[in-house]
Amino acid sequence: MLVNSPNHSHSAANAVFSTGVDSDLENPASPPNTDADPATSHTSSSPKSPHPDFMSPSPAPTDPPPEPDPHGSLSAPGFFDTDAESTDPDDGTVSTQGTLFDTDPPPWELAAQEDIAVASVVFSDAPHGPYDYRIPDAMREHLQPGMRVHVPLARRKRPTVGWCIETKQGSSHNRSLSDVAEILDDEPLCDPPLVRLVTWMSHYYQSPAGQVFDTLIPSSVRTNAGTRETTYLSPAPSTDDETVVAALPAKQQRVLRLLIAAARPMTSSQLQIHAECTAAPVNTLRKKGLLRETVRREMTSGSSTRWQIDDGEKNQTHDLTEDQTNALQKITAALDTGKAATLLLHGVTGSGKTEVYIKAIEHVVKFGRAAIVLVPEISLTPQTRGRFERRFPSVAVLHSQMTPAERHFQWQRIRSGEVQVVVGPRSAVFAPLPRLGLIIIDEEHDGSFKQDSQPRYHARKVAFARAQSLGIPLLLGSATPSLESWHATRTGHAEMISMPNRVGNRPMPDVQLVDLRLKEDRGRRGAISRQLHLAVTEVLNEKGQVILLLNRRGFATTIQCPACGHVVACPDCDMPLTHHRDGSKAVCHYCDYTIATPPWCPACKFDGIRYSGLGTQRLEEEVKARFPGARIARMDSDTMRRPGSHQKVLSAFRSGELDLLLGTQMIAKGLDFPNVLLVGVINADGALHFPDFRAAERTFQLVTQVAGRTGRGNRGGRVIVQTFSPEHMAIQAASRHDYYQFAEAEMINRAKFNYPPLGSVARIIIRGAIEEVTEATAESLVGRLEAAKQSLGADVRILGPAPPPIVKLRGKYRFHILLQALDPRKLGDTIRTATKTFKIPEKDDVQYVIDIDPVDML
DNA sequence: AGCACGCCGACT
DNA sequence: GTCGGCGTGCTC
Repeated sequence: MLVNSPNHSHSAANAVFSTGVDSDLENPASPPNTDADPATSHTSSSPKSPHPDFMSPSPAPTDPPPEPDPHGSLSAPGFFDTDAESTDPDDGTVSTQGTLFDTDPPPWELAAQEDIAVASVVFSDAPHGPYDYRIPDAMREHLQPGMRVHVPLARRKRPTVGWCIETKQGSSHNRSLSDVAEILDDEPLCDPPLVRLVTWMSHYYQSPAGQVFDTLIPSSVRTNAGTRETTYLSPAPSTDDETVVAALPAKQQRVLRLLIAAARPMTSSQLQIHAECTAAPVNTLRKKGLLRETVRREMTSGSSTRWQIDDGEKNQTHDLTEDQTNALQKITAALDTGKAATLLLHGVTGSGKTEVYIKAIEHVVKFGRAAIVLVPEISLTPQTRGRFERRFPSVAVLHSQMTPAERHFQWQRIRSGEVQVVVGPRSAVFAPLPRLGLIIIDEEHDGSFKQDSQPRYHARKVAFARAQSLGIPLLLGSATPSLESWHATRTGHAEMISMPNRVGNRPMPDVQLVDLRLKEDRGRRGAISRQLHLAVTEVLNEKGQVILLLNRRGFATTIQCPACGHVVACPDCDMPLTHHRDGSKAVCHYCDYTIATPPWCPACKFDGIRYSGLGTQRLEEEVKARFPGARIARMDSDTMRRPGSHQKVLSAFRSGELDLLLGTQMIAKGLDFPNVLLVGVINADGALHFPDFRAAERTFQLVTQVAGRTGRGNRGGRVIVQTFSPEHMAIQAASRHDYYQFAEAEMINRAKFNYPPLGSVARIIIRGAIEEVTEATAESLVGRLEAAKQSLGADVRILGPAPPPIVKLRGKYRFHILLQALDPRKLGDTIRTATKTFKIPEKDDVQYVIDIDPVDML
């Protein structure tokens, strides 16, 4: 069991903005970690370079300030040159400076080769490398990190595509290196800071660097989507000689003279049109060598990305509120220092954060720099994008419905430096802006910033890395900041900026809690209490609109007493136990603690304890039955499958064609409808007693965010929250719109078990077709982890294997292992060591994935 | 991922 | 005595 030992509490100050600078300095023996490639898909980058935690934030105020890094290195000061680079026995022993590029030297001289150019190359598919290749002389000037190359690999017949991550002088391999066969890119697809970001991500997320490259660079860019090679013709130098031209047949002469007169390169077809001829004379001229051919790659569909700007809002520059002015002043101050900084803009719903973002970007643009704005996936609405497009002449909006050609086009625009603002979801954090000056993350607490496929990165953390490396500010905005960000402000790693008031000083909506434990309405057995029913009826009569929030669907059925609200929880993890399918057991999804299902409530002895929440399927029917006249729409991931349906329902709601909107979390975010007079939360407990240490945080966010959907017009608004746990601190705090109360209280809970942000968590998911084999594999991996922990002397808590909330997915049985540590690097090292040589026989058909800083425990 | 090497059963 | 099973290991 992990204990919060005093000498670690400091180094653990910040888990998400992972630190560990100090603890690593305390422990110089911490191995440089020459990670090779385990058979599974987990590699890290270079076996030669240790990976100190590049992401170390500026130390806490008590620490000396970091050296500003003019080169934008991701490295924390003092990390390089310690115990790195000493693994190579040839280093420094022989220094033969002879140049032997022309001929292959005899094998016995290879060890002395110090002066050949070498490229370190990684691959998207296994084996992931990195492997070293000799760079032939002819390529020496050209090849740069961030370019793709063709190299021979293993005994493959065809050359393999790889990414060059580093070019360096001679490696002292004891055998001869293969040559780089070909360079595939004219320009690097990643500039050096982005290559460093790849290296860091690969290490931190334990994902092969080649796969990280594939994530950074859209496939449309890699395949040159929407472009075509066009051959341009211009007169060859020999045509300067008039006699040569005069000697040609008439048609050819006319074509050539026309081309000379035009004084610009033309394609064959252009030339044919101008000269009013067929391809024949042109081709003959080409054959005779009288035309110079230049091949250029051009966009074919390119600039068709003009969108009609919706005139819903005028280009009104509102006067800033006092809150906004203060916030902006702090942000511009940070921008003006020219240093990295993290700012947390905590602004209540409706406080006008977007206007602050825009003003901050204007400041950045004034100095010829550009900004990235990350927004949650679903909130990239035409309204959002319109706001930016109206205020800046050159905006690139990245969204999921873009065609590959468009995506490629936008990427090129961004890289060319013409774009001032990039607005997009998670992946926009990689936008290749050459002069990036600011990164903004709106709704920074949102779960969609975490990618749930490899590499399982969190855009907030990656943004932090990028900002640190470039020495630019990172601005996080939210009405309900993640505890990670909030904690960062408490430990001096981020600056808190508050906007406690709504624009126009509108009051926050009144939140009323309805205690479902009272046997009230028991006879009806409905999901909607009398209070909520009355409120809906009233609002509908007033021609107001209603939003009803359903809780997430029940993957896990927790055990809650309907009489007293008590939830049966694990003594070791504080997680609600989950009622097992076969009905007899209650299980902890973190550590596999199991008890027999209690027949009555352990707290109040009530014997009607039940195992599931309210049926959500029937809710729509119930609502329809209760409010027959109302025009109702339902929004959840089931009804919103088709792209655009989301938008359709929302605009119908906006225009007043709908009275009542029923939905899951997706309706909680970002909607701004002035006529919404009532928001009802059907059952807050579904989120609250979810087996996840972030359940309380999610509930607070959900209730606060959904409450913010009302009271936006002049008619005020109210919120009704139904719950079996009305006294729970998350619900209490949300009902009072008191973020600070929530954060302080929740930190105490997290501290009990060193959950983030006080410590780090990683999760390993093991899935396989046969339950027993899968579990056995998980067990043996735990054994490896325990051994690694021992050998590293790492203070890591290893839990499981346990069944995750989703036990079976796509026909595969699942188990997961949870790891916790105060020092994120100890966690990473333990997993790396354990998995390095961990191989699963192919016949077992078991795979595993590593999830660093998981946000979902499903 | 492929593709080789390597050590044990049914065949010309 | 060989041909071939796929278990194990390597790819710069």
